[in-house]
Order: sequence, then structure tokens, then C-alpha cells
Amino acid sequence: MGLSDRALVAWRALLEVHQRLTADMDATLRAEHALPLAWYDVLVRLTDAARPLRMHELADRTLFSRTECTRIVARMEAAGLVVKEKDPEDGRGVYAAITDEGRTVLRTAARTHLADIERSFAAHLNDEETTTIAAALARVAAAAH
Amino acid sequence: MGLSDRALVAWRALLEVHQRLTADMDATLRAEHALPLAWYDVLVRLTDAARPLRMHELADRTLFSRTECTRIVARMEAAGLVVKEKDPEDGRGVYAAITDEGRTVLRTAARTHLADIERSFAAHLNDEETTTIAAALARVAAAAH
DNA sequence: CGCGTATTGTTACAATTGTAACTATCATGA
DNA sequence: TCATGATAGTTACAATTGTAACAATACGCG
Repeated sequence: MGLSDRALVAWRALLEVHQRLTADMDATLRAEHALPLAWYDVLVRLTDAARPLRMHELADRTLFSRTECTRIVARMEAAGLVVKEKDPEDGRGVYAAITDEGRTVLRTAARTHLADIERSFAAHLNDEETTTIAAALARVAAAAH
Repeated sequence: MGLSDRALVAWRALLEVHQRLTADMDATLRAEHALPLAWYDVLVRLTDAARPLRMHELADRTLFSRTECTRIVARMEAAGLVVKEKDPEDGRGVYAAITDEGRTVLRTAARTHLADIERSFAAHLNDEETTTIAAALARVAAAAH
């Protein structure tokens, strides 16, 4: 059961796509909204959750470690996009909550970023390819836990 | 011409697959061969080229900047995996050449790494999915230049 | 030729990151 | 209750990285 050449091509293409597109998207978000892609992701997760999230929940839902979450949230708080709140029921716990400004920034930045994803990624795929990639990569990701 | 939900799912799955798999593969190569994934990639490119490569060629063929190539090659030279050679025809130019030890390390590490790609990635895809992903992502990557 | 410009690769410095400790709090069970 | 261990989040320190400037060489046009 060796690794096929085609599978290796697929893997290398994935690496290249990731590298180039995330670099471009991060640069665009920073240039147009002073918003690193990592911050955008945090805002999306907090909005999706529709409630403040504990730091470890945020770490689980993003691709960041707890240490990274501590640092990202600290900087985002300094920028006014989120606030930290102590959990009244667990003295160790800290919540990160999106602010009104965070919501405003996300709403604006999302237009840019979703357009980026469309232009750089989705526009080059037909419906069948999109469906296949979504299903197949979700399976790979699920197996990686 | 909005971004479809499925395309967004595909993009997020790609991000997650990349993050989890590269982290795992890098850890495995370091643990078993004391070889960072970045070094592995350099060795592969030099072997594929079948000749020494100028630093800027190496940067073009990998996903690293010139500055990163300078640093990676310096460390790999200290580890004995490559050597740097001045270009006799261009006083500015420097070649990176793989050493015998580099070839030996690559041959050994490749077994580990290709098995990793098979187990973590390829094993979860059928032939049709693999073909689709390879073709589609290659197209996306090509458009990103 | 000779001057200005472009390219190559490196490096200084600041900023960022990873790793491993560390503090504080909670949960469990004798 | 109180010892023991687990969990949450943070932080110190070292290592890594990005950015912009740098030296050296090549190129191109008058």
C-alpha cells in the first residue's frame, strides 16, 4: 500500500495553496483593516458561538494553543475588539467576549476576506470539485484528532 | 457571485488539515530523524533538481523566502547535510549542494515521511478524490502566482 | 567606458513564538 | 477537613522569525 504519485501531488498542492493564500489574505486584512488573520479567526469563532468563550474553548475552536490565545486575546483587548471577563463560577476561568467594535470590525473585514476566499480559492473550483474537497478534507481533518 | 457555504467549508477544512498534519509530520521527523520538515523539503528540492541550486532558485522551488533560505542552509551546512559553494561566474551567487550525508539522511527520513503522508492524508481519500484534489488545488496554486 | 540601477545574498534589530515552568483554583477521596 | 492531583491561564526565557537596511556584484544605457 504505497503512496501514489497523485496523492503526493495532491499533498504538495495543498501545502502550496495554504502557504500562498494565507500569506496573501493575511497581508490584505492587515493592509485594509489592520486586522491579522488570526484576529479575524478569533472574532469569527466568538460570533459563531454567540456567547463569550473560555480561553480553552477558544483554543479548541481555533487552530491556536492556549498560550497563543492568551497573547492574541491580550492584544485584541488592547485594540478594543474583545474584553476579558472573569468567570464568576470558576476562579481560574477567563472569558473572552467580543465588543461592539469587534463586531463592527468583523462585519467590515468579512466582506474583504470572504471576497478573497472567493477570488483566490473558490472561483477556481467547480461545484463538484468544491463538494469533493469539502467532504474529503473534512474526513482527513476528523481523522487527525 | 457570492461565496458558497460549501466553498467556505472546503477552505476551512484545508486550513485545519494543513495545520494538524504539518505539525504532526514535523514532530515525527524531528523525533525520529532530528530533521525539521523545512530541512526535509530542502533536501527533496536539491535531489529533484539533481544539481546544486542557487539560493534564489531554492527560494523559488520551496515555500521559503530568501532570508529563510539563508538561515536554513546555514544550519543545514552546520549539520553536514549541504555545503555552500560560490558561483564562479557570478560573484554574488551562492550554490547550495546536497552532501552524501544529506542524501543518506533524506533516504532514511523519506520512508518515515512518505508513510506519514500515506497514513494521515492519502489513506482517507479514494482514487477519484485524490485525482480531483490534485488537479483542482494545482489550478488554485497556479493562479496564485 | 562610467554612472545609475537592479539583483544577490546576508545581517541587525525588533518583534514574535515555543517550551517549560509557575500561580491559582478546583475536584476527589481518605 | 485536608492532602493529592488535575486543570486554567499566564509568563520567563530562549529561540525563531520578519522587516528593512546593507555590502557586493552585475547590468544597461548614455
